[in-house]
Amino acid sequence: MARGRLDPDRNLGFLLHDVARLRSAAFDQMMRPLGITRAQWRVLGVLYAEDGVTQAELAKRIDLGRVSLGGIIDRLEAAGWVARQKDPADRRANRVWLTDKVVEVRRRMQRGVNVLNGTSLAGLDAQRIEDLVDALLVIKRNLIAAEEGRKAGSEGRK
Amino acid sequence: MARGRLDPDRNLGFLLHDVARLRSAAFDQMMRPLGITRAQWRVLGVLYAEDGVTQAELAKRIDLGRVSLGGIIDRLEAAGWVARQKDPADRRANRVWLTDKVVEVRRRMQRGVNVLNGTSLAGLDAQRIEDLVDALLVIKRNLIAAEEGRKAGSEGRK
DNA sequence: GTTTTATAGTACGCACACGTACTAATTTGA
DNA sequence: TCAAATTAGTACGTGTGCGTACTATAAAAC
Repeated sequence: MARGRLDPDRNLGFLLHDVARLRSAAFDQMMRPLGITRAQWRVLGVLYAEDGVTQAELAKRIDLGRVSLGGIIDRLEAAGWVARQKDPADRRANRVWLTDKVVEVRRRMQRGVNVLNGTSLAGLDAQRIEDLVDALLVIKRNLIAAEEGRKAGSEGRK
Repeated sequence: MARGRLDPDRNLGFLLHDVARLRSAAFDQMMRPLGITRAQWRVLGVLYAEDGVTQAELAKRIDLGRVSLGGIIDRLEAAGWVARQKDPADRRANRVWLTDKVVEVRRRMQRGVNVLNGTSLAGLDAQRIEDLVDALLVIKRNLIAAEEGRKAGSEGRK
């Protein structure tokens, strides 16, 4: 039982990163014909639900830094998937809109994602997947709480 | 039930990457006083078990590309944690050795990792963690199998 | 014994994510 | 009202990981 900690193959931290990295590579390779990456797909996913959102709002929804998000938008814009538009009411803000081009390929992208999910989740039934999601959500919330604790701490110290 | 797919917060792909990213950031921040990163820690972990290994062997154990690994070794070497040594029997190969400096701080590093794990796994009992690890292992193996399928496919086509 | 193939490692460029530091604009508050 | 604090976004440097292309060496095939 103590073996769980010692066996590097069962080390949760390593495992988490391996799975994320392998999945990312598989995604990017599958989507290469479309020229879209995992991170870009994630941003598009939020915009499908609602576009015309500011970058700050987008960053908050994805729980990503403003700088990282800005870079992704740069590339999405360069590829013609989205467009930035200055908000006239708040001249600091950019609002991000989907282009027509992206609507056309949405279905093709989603199909690729479904194939990837099917491949990677082979051998896991629906209940185990739900349990996995639940456990990851707990960890995610713990980490976000810890992150905010660190932020508050460093601000208090300044 | 179909909601699992639609609710972006429960999307397994996104979740996996969020957790990996957040954990990585937390790790790097916690280890900043020691100046070691998550990826570097992973390499050191393998070397603690056995050093004097070639880079290719190391890459295989971590399931990482040779190029990525080479970069990590560059930084570990620059910081004085490891040293490269040419293998006299195979002059293509580098063997990687831990330095004395790294032995001293191993305990301190491990303590930081334990704190991080405690924080991020709060609220999950041992059984749920085991189940999580099992599920992730299944996914990892699926992804590695798919990756090898792609490699074999592209080689066959050349 | 030489040619072919495979392997070890590096060089280079790209995408992504971080932190810090900055500018510009808005909001707060004294 | 006007200075201080906050917010939106960018610039820059670093670390990580990928793919492709290259050199040097070793192993296999003929």
